[in-house]
Amino acid sequence: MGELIEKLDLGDDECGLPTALAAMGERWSFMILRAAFNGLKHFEEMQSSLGIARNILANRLGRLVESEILERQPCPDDRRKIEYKLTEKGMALLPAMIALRQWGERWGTGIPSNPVLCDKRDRHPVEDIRVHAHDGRPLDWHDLMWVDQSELVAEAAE
Amino acid sequence: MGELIEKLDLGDDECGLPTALAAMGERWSFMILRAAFNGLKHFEEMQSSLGIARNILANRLGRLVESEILERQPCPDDRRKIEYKLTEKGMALLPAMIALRQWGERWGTGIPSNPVLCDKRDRHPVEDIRVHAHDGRPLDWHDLMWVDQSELVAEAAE
DNA sequence: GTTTTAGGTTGCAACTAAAAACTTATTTTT
DNA sequence: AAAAATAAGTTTTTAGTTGCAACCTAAAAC
Repeated sequence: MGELIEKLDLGDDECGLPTALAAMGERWSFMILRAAFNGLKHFEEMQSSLGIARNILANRLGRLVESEILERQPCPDDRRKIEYKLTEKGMALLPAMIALRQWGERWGTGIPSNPVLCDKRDRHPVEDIRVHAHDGRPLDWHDLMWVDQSELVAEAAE
Repeated sequence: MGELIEKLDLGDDECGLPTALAAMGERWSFMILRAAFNGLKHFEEMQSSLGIARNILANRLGRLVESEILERQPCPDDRRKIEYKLTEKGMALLPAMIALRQWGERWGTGIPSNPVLCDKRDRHPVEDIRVHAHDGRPLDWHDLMWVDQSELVAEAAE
């Protein structure tokens, strides 16, 4: 039980990334998240589907629950079973997960992922995740720059 | 020298995610990537900026170079120095990184990240990363479904 | 030519991950 | 009702990874 929750200390220099990595930076976390997005809800399902060691899965599920990415609830109909389901916070990780997955698909082995995330309305695959301007134009790295908060505020006042 | 390049074996069940995680699933990889995106190019810069141990940084830089996310080139003007710079493949990780960062910002401590990624044209911050339909409409989790490759092909033929 | 800087490597202690066997509570089967 | 099976963990042991601190080597500065 009393395992230390290791905090990564990535220097919280005004960036959401260290926070995100504290919750999702562990080796299996994204794979477990994917399983959850694919509808897997139970320990044994995930264990056999991912091939992860049982103790590690137990530990990671615990952390994901602690980070409020998953919610743990015992099933009322079968009291041996536990349901792990995505919270709103967990669902909000979908763009990050899909972006990573698409990157792996494009730059890795090139094998198309399965299943494919689609629009319910027309069952068409979703667009590639990219960076968009405030007005919706897609932007490339060359169209982008880093601006300091302070300059931003000044900018807005102009 | 001979450290084993550990392969994660996440079951390549037709998904780009395991591939992405093999390259980026290590503890510090995203922080190093962020440093690179922020213009840090040299070992000592990254080391003091991130506070990462030197051997780990050396190891991670090596792997990022091996994955062709960073490129390693000795500086011609000062032959002690090495420049690490993002490749196209590395730059393609920007949406995933920004998505994670925004998630950490929104669901973590709520502190706005700094610096902010902006459109060069108008210096306005970029949009939040989200999933978009083929026609550009933004989609929520409720608007989405997983469709099997095979069904997709059938669909396209209709 | 001594010192400083850049980019590492090495040795070692502490921690973390993984595989396999075990546990405990609940269902299902006989 | 007893025995077998299932779900979700825990424990044990072994192997591998992380991180600190000190060291090293080549090139540049003074």
